Amino acid sequence: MRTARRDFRLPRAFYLRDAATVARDLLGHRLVRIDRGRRIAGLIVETEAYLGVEDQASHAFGGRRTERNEAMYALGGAAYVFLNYGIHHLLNVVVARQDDPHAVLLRAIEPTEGLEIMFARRKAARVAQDLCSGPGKLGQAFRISLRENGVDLVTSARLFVERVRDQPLSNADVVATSRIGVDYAGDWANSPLRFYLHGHASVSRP
DNA sequence: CCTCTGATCTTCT
DNA sequence: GAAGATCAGAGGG
Repeated sequence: MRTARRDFRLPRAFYLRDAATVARDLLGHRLVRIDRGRRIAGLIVETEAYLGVEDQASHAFGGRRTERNEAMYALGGAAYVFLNYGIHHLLNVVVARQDDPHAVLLRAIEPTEGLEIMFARRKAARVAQDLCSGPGKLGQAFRISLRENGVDLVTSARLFVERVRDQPLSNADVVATSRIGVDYAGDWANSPLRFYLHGHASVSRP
């Protein structure tokens, strides 16, 4: 006999916390994308927290509010997708209350479902760990585009996060470091706001 | 192993 | 006009 097992989507309350807590807590849970009726999924293994208007590395620093970053001001649980370097679509999970622009960048995923679709999409990938080991790569593998910008992960049928574990991660499983590519951000460049699962093959820069 | 660079679009100066 | 929450390919050691 097998235990009846259901996959529960992370609820609204999960996202209504501070960005560093959510960034750490998202590790090990499953990002799911339904695209053209096909399911693509993987475990979140690397994240970065961006802490609203005070954080010099954040797109919302100083209260900046433009057409591009408008989704950062949505209620926690929304997706914030932006085009980086004119080429890559980066996926963030918005957290905290509405009009408080905190977010968590998803930087790497361990693919678990739909690998053949990802390989077809990511020509340069030779092995599974090449598919989503970076924020631009996972955007490509999961076919994230600006159409997903503002989508609510709590209610959407095509993009959401499923609960995988019930217990908190132990400190030994999580590494916290400074964020990648934010050297311009003064003291914020050194804050330990990047989190990844210790020793995981799909992490972008262990 | 490493460093360098092109690609390409939004925002701010 | 410049820089950016990046990636891949080329070239050198």
